[in-house]
Amino acid sequence: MPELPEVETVKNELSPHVIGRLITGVSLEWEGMARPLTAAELTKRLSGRRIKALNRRGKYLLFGLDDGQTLVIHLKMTGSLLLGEQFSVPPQYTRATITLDNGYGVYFCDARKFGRMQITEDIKSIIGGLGPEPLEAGFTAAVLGQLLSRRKTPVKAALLDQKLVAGIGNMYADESLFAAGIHPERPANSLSSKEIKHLHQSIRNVLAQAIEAKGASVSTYYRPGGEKGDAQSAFKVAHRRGQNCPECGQPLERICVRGRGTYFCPVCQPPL
DNA sequence: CCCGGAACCTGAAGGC
DNA sequence: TGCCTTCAGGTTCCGG
Repeated sequence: MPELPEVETVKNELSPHVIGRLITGVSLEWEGMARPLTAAELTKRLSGRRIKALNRRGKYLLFGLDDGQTLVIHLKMTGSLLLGEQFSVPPQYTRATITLDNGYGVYFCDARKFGRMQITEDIKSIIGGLGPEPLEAGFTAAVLGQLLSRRKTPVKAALLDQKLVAGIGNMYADESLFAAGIHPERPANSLSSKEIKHLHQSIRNVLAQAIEAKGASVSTYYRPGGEKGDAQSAFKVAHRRGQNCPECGQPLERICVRGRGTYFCPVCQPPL
């Protein structure tokens, strides 16, 4: 599942191959990829443009183009961007292909068809509502505390809300809460200032370590070169169904929070 | 504003 | 072996 560390890795590893390159062709193998635009409209607006910059905001990839437009890509659950020789056979589940003037193609592969490509002149209309970047200096424990204090929803549901903090998904929410010793169903506004500080530090540590490991390949996530990431090998609770807590040995539990599978240790993360 | 549930999608995994 | 059901989750939309 691409979350902040995975999208950051894609950005880092794609950048040297796409920045400064001319888009020589665009094809959509699945029409819905461009929604709400049509494939024809998206293709027309992308063709002949030069890529000036590649940035990440939350889980969005932002390709800055030479005419002021931005190509926005969201990988959602099962999407990946693979870099390959332009005339090779497209990888399985290729839904869109962008060809470049250096002989490479960027293949947007996505089994589930949740991923989207959009083009806009008004980037704020897409990312304007996102909360702070958790690894930037502005994301302090005080800011996190302020954001959580207004919510009584389970703290895990709050962490998954992109308007609160941008980039955290199901895996890293579970890992951060475990590292901080906080039960995922604790009301967000019930955390003590000590717990908020611990959670703040845990979020930053968990995300930074996952970026070091080039993201987590738990299902269909691949890096642009086709390699897997290794962040999942450091997971202590996420996706570890039926296993024991690596800290205390207690069997991990799985519950549903806001419709999301949630793993935690009932001993290390006691309920209120 | 806040909250929770459904919808979008289809491959993978498990049951019989 | 194969059919059928269930599960997975990022985001948006909708109703309360």
